[in-house]
Amino acid sequence: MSTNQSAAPDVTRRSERSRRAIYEAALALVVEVGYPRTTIEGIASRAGVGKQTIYRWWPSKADVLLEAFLDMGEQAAQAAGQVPYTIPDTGDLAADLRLVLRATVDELRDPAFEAPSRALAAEGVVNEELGRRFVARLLEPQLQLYVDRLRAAQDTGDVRPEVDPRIALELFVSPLAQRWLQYTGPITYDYTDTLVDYALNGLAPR
Amino acid sequence: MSTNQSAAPDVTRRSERSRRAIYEAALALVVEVGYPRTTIEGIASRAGVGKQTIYRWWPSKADVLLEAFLDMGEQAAQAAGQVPYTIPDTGDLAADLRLVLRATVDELRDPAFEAPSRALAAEGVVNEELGRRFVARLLEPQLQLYVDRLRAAQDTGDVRPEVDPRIALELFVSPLAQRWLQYTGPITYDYTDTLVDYALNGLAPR
Amino acid sequence: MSTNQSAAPDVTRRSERSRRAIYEAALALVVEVGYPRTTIEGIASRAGVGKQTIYRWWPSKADVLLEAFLDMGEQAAQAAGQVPYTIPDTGDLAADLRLVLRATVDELRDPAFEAPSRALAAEGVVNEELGRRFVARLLEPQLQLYVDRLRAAQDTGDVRPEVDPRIALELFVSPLAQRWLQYTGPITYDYTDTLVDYALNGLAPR
Amino acid sequence: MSTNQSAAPDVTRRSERSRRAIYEAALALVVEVGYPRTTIEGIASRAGVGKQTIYRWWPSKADVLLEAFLDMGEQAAQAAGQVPYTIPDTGDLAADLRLVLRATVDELRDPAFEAPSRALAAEGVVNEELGRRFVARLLEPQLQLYVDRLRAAQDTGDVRPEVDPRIALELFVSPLAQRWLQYTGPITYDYTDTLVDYALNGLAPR
DNA sequence: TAATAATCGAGACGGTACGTCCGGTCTTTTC
DNA sequence: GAAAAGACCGGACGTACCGTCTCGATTATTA
Repeated sequence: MSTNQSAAPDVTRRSERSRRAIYEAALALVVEVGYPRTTIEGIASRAGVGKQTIYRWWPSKADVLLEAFLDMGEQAAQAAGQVPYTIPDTGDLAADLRLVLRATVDELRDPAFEAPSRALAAEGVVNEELGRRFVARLLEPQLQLYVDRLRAAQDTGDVRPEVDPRIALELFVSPLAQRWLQYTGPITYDYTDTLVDYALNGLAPR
Repeated sequence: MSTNQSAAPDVTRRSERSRRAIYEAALALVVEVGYPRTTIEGIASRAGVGKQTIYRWWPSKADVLLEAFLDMGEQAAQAAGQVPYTIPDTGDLAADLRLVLRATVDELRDPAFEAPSRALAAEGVVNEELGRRFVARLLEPQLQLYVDRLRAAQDTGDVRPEVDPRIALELFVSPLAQRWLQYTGPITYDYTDTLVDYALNGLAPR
Repeated sequence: MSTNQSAAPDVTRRSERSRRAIYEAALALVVEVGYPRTTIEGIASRAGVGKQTIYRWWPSKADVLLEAFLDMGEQAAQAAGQVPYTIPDTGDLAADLRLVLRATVDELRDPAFEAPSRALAAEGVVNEELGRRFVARLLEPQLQLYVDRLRAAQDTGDVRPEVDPRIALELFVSPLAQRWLQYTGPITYDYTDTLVDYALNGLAPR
Repeated sequence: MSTNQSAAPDVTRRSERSRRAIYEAALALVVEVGYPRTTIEGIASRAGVGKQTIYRWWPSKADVLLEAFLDMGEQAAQAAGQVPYTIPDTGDLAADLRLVLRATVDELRDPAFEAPSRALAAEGVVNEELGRRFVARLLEPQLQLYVDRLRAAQDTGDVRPEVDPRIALELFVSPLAQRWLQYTGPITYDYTDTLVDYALNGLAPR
């Protein structure tokens, strides 16, 4: 008699038009009014979509935003011609790291990026399950690039072989992350250059 | 967002009993049901207090919690006899840092501490004003202790004199912070010991 | 005072079940705890209904009660087989009027009728808009019956032809109304019989 | 230790200044914002008086207004030189009644009189205790004047001796009262003149 | 090509919490 | 000891969203 709400919906019939509209509405609202004032009803109304269409496909506001944000990244990547993303290896480790970190600094200042990623990070701090998903889908792939570059540096002898690259990368990345997340200090090229300087010394052979 | 503070209330007439009850209720609820399900109404009801008594003195749930958390810290400090808090200086910088970071690891695992500070951190990520207040009142005083200890280390020649201690401390502290905030990795004594090892190498004279 | 009626709700989708439950709850509460202590929240809770469902369809507590009361009248009328309501015409005007007024006396003493109609009358005294609606929907139809009967009496020569029946009826009805509304005197069959006696003399041909 | 709130306050120490200010504030507010939006806090604030000063001397908003209204009447009476109030007796009963009723029509239209007396009447409809007090203090004295005049008319043979004046007066007064209270019809000199005409016929000897 | 079935836009529904207002009590200080 | 001031607990106000639930109207297979 009644529709079984718990039965998984039929993905093949899903409206692509609605999905895109929801992504756009979610991202736009987070930028415009902030995450806490972004509501499911607001997203639905702005996307010209029924509320149920959101609840059918996502369990929460945060999940909508996470997918919207990932999609935005993929769109941007495709638009950019999308060389398989890596940290350059010019042979000069310090220079390579400085470059990547400077690029990250730029990204952290782009409002279209900042608003949703801050929202997701905040949600993740208090919601472990989502936090882990956020890390796995967004952060970890980025960090893996550092692991790769540092391993290459170990091969060339620029970094001590017994160093764990997964921990070592945090010396560069985490300070920047904390400054950004918690407003513990200004975020500048100078700052990230200094981080590379200090940290690399600790990793280099003695 | 904030209550109409028409004609600021008379602080001298404030009920100390209510203030304490509100702090306790807020902290208990955050631990028991989590921050998002902690409501002003819930705090008021648990504290046996009218809602207006909360709105009279605090502009938001986050502000209540911030003060409650600060108060908890002060209470704990007083109870502990309250040595003026510093990082020990045994002459062995690495050992001293390892000790403090291990203590921080312990603290991060105490639920009575973890729940409210996570909640405040999360709120701060998305609410810059509160974030800065959180840092100024809670984080920065802690970080200053590292600055002091590192400066002492510069005096004894254990750290290069041109190093900026405010940045250097982030090599130890931020990786731990990020792992905690974002679940990017396990938090253990081994891990913090390793951080001290890697980072100190970068700061030591060559 | 009234809810933001932005985009009037869709009447075809209205829940009949909720509407009935709200009527019953409103009437019951007015009888049980009195009008001033009858609250929208109380009605909603007793009816097992969200507050918004009340605010969506009625602008105020008084409007809920007015409709509930009208509905009660219609229900009662249907149950009673619903002879088209008129004042009897036995040829004896005095007897007919005495009968109707005695019936009104009975009605005014029925608590299920008294509580809500008193509440509505009181509200109407102080709120002209509602007062006029109360009169138009409830009182005026009753008064019209008197007009009809008095006109018939004019045809048979029992009442002077130049008398305005709309005013004449007030000689019978208003004294009773005022005694009821303002507790200015006891309400008995004797009293209404006396009214008919005094007033009819004034209307009869000299 | 604590002040006994239930002990009757010492009337000799009562502040006349506050009493007057409360009367004026209550009447002004009822005229300006209406009875339902007139609050004890509003009266206190406007009168420059503490809330407790009101609660000490009056049990409710309606009681404040009742006394304020009675006081207003007394003030007006004193100002008007105030011969002991009666209905004139020129020998022409109909003329005398027309005159008084026309004066009442004027009074009912004066906003300074209408707002508070409507408020009190409304409250009295739903609150029997106050209603009876309202009648005893305000209405009944007025009605007694009609009783007196009608008795005089019985002495001169203008009214049948077996007529009960307390009921007879309602033929003139109640229709006007109901029109005013319930907006059941326009209130004009013509109307009251007609009432006198119709009703007097019923009371006159046959 | 028509029947069938699921998604869709829309929005009413039972709820919960919001932030405000006011009722009536209590406490402090002033007169 | 009354009065001005106003904090306090309580509770209702009217609003905003939550997540669920119908309701036609598409829309896309399946018969």
